[in-house]
Amino acid sequence: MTTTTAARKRVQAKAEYDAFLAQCPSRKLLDRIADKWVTLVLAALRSDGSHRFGADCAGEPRPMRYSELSRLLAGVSQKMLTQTLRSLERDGLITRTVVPTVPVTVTYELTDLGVSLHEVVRGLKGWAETHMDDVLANRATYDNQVA
Amino acid sequence: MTTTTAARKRVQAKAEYDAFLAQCPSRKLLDRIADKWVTLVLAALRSDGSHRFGADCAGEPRPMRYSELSRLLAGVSQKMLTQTLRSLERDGLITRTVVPTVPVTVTYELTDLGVSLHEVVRGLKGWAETHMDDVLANRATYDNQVA
DNA sequence: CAGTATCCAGCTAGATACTG
DNA sequence: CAGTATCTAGCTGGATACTG
Repeated sequence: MTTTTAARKRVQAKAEYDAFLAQCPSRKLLDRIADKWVTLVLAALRSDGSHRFGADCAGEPRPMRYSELSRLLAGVSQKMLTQTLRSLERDGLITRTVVPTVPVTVTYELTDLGVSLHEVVRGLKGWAETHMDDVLANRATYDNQVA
Repeated sequence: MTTTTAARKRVQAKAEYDAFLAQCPSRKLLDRIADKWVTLVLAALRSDGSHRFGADCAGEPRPMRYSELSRLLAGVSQKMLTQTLRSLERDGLITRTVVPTVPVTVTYELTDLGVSLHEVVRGLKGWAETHMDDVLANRATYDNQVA
């Protein structure tokens, strides 16, 4: 029964790793994926690139070029973008495809694993945008009470 | 119609803030919440404190003492824990309650806003634990191809 | 117990310059 | 176009010591 096996495997994985433990590798992985640039890159690769609002979380993962990403993630440095992309590629979350045109064309695209992570991190970007006003209000209140 | 108003307000908030933009405050907020310690603190305050596997994401938010959090988030320094708790308190995600016993007792508890963020970040911790093996395998493959 | 205060090593991330 | 390489300011976070 594949279903039972898959379910058991998932439970075992859950039991094997625990990010509450300092030495657990999943703690480090959590640190990697809980990152602003990771979140934005994944969101970008799922957007339609038009940068219309609500354009993220579109149906299909869309391949994007380095320069497109660079433009969409406003203000990101080349270093951070490259670093983030390499890290995501190494972890198997995105693929990097080089087309030998002149000049060379490089596209990045989400893998299935990358899509699965995007499902969870897209909530982060959305939450920040949706609750920005609440948080701002709470900060004002807090800072007033302190001062 | 409160429903329409609330819905419109949410749409406006979405349109108002966009984390893709460098100057947007939601970019900074995203940076704050996309954090390892934030994720673990929120997960802890939703766990039953027993640190049984799968104990996070329990039904009720549970108040926890500083020392309990310190023990559960293995390896966290006092500085980081305090810093994270203050930041979460300021943003209105948790409450801090001081009971004047001797010595003093301090408990932290999720607010409704905190619970709503936990809903999204608990996926991060779970994803890291569930897909750790996949990522490890992908890294091995990648490092082999490079070397 | 639940912090605060201070110091400092080291990493991060931006800026800048250069390249196949 | 899609990077790499280098330098550095400054921030992060750990260690340590002290307190109501």
